[in-house]
Amino acid sequence: MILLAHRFAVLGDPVRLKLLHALFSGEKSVGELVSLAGSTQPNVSRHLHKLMQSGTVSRRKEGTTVYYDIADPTLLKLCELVCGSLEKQLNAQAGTFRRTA
Amino acid sequence: MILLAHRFAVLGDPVRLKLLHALFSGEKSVGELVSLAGSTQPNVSRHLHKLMQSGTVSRRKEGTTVYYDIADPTLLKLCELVCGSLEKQLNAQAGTFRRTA
DNA sequence: CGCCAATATTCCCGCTCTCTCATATTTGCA
DNA sequence: TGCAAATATGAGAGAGCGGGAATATTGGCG
Repeated sequence: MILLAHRFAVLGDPVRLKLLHALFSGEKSVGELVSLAGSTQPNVSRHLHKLMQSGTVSRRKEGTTVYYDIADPTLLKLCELVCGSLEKQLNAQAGTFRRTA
Repeated sequence: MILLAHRFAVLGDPVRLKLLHALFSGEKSVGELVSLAGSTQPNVSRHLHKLMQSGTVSRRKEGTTVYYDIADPTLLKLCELVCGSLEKQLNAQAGTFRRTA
């Protein structure tokens, strides 16, 4: 249970989700990810480390640059599932507003 | 993106996962959940509140007792997906041990 | 009305997480 | 060998989260 919780917790950070979102279109270097995530380099590096040790992401070194990529094939499905659920929920809320107003 | 992160973060707590796991077998009162989760009543109440305001769980009041139930139909699929991924990962690690040792 | 059971809330403390700044490490190259 | 670029790591401050103890709230019942 703790393992599962940790797994979800890793995904429960906006910066890490931004990084993963960027990686959905293919592997990227740390520098590219820094730009795409709009954060600082040490910060991105730390988050990538967490994603690594949770097995979410893979690491490939080429010269001085390091490339990260999605390692967990279920990640995309996972995010889509939650996003779909979120949409339904927001639509339902909108409907409530319409009914109430 | 922040919404999605919050969604995952809510699932990133062992006590909340225990509560949700207990609810997978049907709606339960707070008292039952306190026993099943092995936590204190205020603590369970707090976590249930968080699950409520994230739309994960629904609330039904009957007299003085309150019954909670799963509200998000994708939750079970979600957990199964992550658990499956976890299993694969653990098996891969076991394989590594065998190879290394 | 007063009491009791079930649930929710408040206050407070300790811990963990995140971020920033500075610095270390690694690698390629002149 | 020495420098520069890319990435990783360490230390410290600040915020947020989870938990325990006490208390408030709600609803049923005599």
